[in-house]
Amino acid sequence: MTSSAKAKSVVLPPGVAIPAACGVCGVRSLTVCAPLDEVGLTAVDAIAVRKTFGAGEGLFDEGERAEHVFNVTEGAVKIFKLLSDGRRQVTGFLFAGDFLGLASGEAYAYSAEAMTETKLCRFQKSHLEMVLQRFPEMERRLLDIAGHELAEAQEQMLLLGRKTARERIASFLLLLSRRAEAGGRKADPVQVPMSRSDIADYLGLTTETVSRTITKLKSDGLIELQSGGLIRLADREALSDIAERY
Amino acid sequence: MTSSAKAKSVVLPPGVAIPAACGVCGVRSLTVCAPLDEVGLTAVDAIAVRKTFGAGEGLFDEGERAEHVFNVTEGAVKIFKLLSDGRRQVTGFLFAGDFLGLASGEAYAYSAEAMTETKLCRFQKSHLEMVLQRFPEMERRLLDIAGHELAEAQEQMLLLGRKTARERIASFLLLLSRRAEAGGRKADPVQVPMSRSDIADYLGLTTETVSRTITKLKSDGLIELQSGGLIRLADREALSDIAERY
DNA sequence: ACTGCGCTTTGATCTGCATCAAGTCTGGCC
DNA sequence: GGCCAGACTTGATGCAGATCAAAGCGCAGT
Repeated sequence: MTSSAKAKSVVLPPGVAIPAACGVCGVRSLTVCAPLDEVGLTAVDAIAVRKTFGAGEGLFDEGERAEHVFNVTEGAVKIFKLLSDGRRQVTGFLFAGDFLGLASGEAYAYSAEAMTETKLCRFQKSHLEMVLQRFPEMERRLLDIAGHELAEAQEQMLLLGRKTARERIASFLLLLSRRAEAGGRKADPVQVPMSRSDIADYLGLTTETVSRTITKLKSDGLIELQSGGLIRLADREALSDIAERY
Repeated sequence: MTSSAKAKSVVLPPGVAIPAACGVCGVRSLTVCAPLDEVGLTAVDAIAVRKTFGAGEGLFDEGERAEHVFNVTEGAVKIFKLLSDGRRQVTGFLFAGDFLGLASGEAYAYSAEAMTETKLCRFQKSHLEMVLQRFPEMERRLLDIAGHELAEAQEQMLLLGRKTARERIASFLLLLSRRAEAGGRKADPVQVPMSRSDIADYLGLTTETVSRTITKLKSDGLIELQSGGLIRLADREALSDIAERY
C-alpha cells in the first residue's frame, strides 16, 4: 500500500528461513547480542529466525501490527514515513549490526525496505521479551542502543530544521563514513548504497538539489565519485567545517 | 556559553534541595516510577534530589559530562542544539511526568532550559543504574519511554523534512493538545507556554513565519487566541486534515 | 498612570531550493 | 554488442518562507 514494490532480485518468497547460527554470527559484537554469554546466546538462537530479503523488498509497513523486531546481519535497510500525497521522509538507514523495531509500540511507526539483498534475524517480540527477562544485560544493551538512536535522531532534527543543502550533504557523507567505520566497513572511499532519491528523502531535499550539491562538492575538490557507488572524502577537514558536526 | 541566560524569576541559587517525597508525587503514574511497588519507591526516593529551576534557567549544556538524569514533576523544559553561528534547533519540550536524559551517553546530546518555574527530581546516573539493576520493571519502563520518544522523533523528522509551514503549525498545536491530555492537563483551550521563537526553532521556521501562519489559522476560524497563552482549537477536524497526523 | 523593553505582528523584498523540463549515463537483458 | 528503462545530471523558472524593517502591544518596574 505504501512503497512501490520495486523488487528485482527477489527470487525466494519473502523470508525463507535458513538455520539460525548465532555461533558463527560475524556481527555479534555490534549487536544487541554482544553482552550475552553462551547460555544467553543459546536462548536467543532458539527464538531467532533468519530471513533474507531482496533489494527493494518491504519488511513491513507503517501502521502494521508490530509483531517482530529485527537485527540486520548483512545488507542495508531504509526506514521511512509517508504523507498521504506521497511525500516521503526517510528516517534512517540500517546496516549490518543495527537493531530494527525499537520505536514501535503496538504498531510499527514507519515502513522498512531492504535497499540491497539483506539478511536479518527476526524475533517475535513476545519471545524476545521473555529472553530479556532472563538476561537483563541484554535489556541494558537495548537501552543503550535506544539512547544512541535518540541522540542521532536529534542530530538529524538539527540537520533538517536548520542546515543548508551543502551542510546536509557534507553531514550525510561524514555520517555514512563514521558508521561504516563503526561497523567494520571501509570508511574512506565510503560505500553509498542508496539512490539519490533516498538521500533526498533522508535529507529533506529533492533529487535535483542532492545531485547539484554533490556535483558542486566534487568540482570544489572536496569529494571524488568513484565507480560502484563509492565516494572518496578527499578533504575531510573541509567537509567537517561545512557540516559542523559528524 | 550557549543559551543566553535570560533568567528572571530566579531567586534561589540553582537547585535548592527540598525533601524528596515520592509518596505524595502527583505525577508518579506518568513517570518512570509508575511500575514500582513500595520497596522500589523507597529505593528511588533515597536517591532522588528535588530541584527547582526558575524560568529561563539552564539545567545543563550540550557536551557537558552527563552525570544526572531528571524527571520533570512540574513546569516545562525545552531541550535544544546549537550550531556555532547561533542557529538553534529545539528538539523537544518536556512537561510534568517527562523523563530527561535518555539520549545521553558520556555527554549530554543537547542543552536543557526551564521555560517556566520548574520542579524536577534529579538522579545521579550511577545511582539510578544500581536501582535499575534491582528493579528490572523500571528498566522495562525506561525502554518503553525510549521507544515512544524515538517514534515522536521520527514524526518530527517527517514534519521538519517534508511539511509546509501551515502543516507544521497545525501538527504542533495538535501535538501540544494531545500531550496536555496525556499529562492530565486541559486539552482544549491548550496552554502554549513557549515563545514564538521557541516554536520557530522547534518547527524549523522563523518567528515571523510562525506568527503569520498562526494569524492565518485564526482568520480562517480554525483556532482562537485567548489570554494567558491559551489557544482554543476551534476546528480540530480541519486542523487534523491539515496536519495529516497528530 | 507612565515609561521602556522585549515580544509579537505586519509589511516589503529577497533567495535557496523546488519545480518543470530536457538531456545523458548506466547496466540489465536479449 | 545493441537496445531500453530507470537513474542521474543539468538548465530555466517559480515560489514558500527567509530576511530586513518598522510598528504595535503588554507588562514589570517606578
